[in-house]
Amino acid sequence: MQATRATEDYLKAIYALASGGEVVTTGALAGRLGVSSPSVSAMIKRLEGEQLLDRSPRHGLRLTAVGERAALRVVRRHRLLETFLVRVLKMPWDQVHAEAELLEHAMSERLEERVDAALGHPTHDPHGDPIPPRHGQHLEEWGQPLDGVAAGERFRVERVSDRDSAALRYLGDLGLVPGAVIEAQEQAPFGGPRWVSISGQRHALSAPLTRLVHGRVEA
Amino acid sequence: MQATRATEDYLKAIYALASGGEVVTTGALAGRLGVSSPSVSAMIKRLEGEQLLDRSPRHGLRLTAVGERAALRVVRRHRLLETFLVRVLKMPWDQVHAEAELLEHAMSERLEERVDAALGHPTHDPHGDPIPPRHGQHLEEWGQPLDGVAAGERFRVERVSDRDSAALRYLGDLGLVPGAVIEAQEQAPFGGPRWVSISGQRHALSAPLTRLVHGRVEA
DNA sequence: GCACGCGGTTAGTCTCATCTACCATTGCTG
DNA sequence: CAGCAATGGTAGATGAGACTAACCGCGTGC
Repeated sequence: MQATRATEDYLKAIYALASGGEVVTTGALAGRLGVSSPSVSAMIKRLEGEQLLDRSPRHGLRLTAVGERAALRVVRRHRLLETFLVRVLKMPWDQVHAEAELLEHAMSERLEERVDAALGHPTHDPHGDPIPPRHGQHLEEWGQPLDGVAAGERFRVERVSDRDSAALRYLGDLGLVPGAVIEAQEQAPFGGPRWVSISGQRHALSAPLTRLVHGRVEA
Repeated sequence: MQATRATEDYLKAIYALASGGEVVTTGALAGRLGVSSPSVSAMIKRLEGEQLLDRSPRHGLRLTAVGERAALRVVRRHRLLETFLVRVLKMPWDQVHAEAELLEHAMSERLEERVDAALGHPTHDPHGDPIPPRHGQHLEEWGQPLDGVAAGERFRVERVSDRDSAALRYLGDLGLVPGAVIEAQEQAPFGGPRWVSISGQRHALSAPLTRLVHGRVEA
């Protein structure tokens, strides 16, 4: 395979959609990647030809074992880079996603190893996303979304989606970061805000925001 | 201008040839970039159209002021990256050139700033190449090549060309690194080796090797 | 039961960056 | 001064990756 930037982006997007439990369709990919659906059609054909992807009648598109390995390689680099940019270069956590999107395609295996070693082989990136190991199994565990948690529960934040930089910055300022333990409070009716308490401070979160935060209810 | 990877590589190569004192010709560019001369012809036309390059009857190709700024931006990133990879990630100095070639095209301005700051605004990369400042004048000073130094002179190494990784590794092992002060010794006749003394050890260097080392004769 | 809408594909084109094959200048050389 | 090598440019093709416009196929609403 020619691991070009475009193919890497497609594989990563397919992996992300599939691991999010969504059915991977042409349209969903086009939306996520910001390209037209004919472009996606053409690329799908190429990836199928290279045995990275196959199409099952009712489940839509699925990565082959080889395709998934290729996708995980990119995901690994992306998350290592995010971790590195935050920990070593002190970049704000809402900026590193965009940087990593660029750098992940220009990272040699050697550099990947160096970065991994310099960070002490981290298992999670700054947003709580698990970093796939170089060899072996990887599990993309999302936990429970905050918007479904009952009022009164203590909730431990594990992952915060990094796709919306502005939201991420806001959540970071509130202290809604992986590891934080918050208290879920009442849900205002008719699409109103969700109230939460973060280290004693009450905050109101819109529905889209709460859907970015995943974790688990504490005992 | 669309600063694509290819245009950046061409601008960098043109700058490198010109600052090395060579006349920049289609063929020289083709050789350096490893592409055919028609490809160079086509790219030259594009760069001329974008006012990055012009052609003077007897001096060959020359960068315009805008073109030179663009080239220096890439050179700056390249050398910052090399410095970073050596100082922070402890990569061997003979490997960082190849890595930086890839990464320099994927580096945002923000990241460039961070890296520059993290390194304390370095002025030279690990091979002794001066790092162009973000604003202001830049001088590409090469000093004197080692192969022209008279026997008996003390010679301070300032730059070692990073284009040949294997040679670089060898020179590094010998201690021929920027800052080293060596003693030039006799030149064996008929293309034989050049003898030098590095911290008391005598070594024989082939002519191609000596041409990679630049510096100045000490008082 | 038929039209309509929607998702996906086919067809055709564009740009970028490369190639091979061929042609034109120029200038050195016998 | 004729001729040939070098050097560069033109023409045409290719492959990646994208686009728009037009064309299915199929399920749903009326």
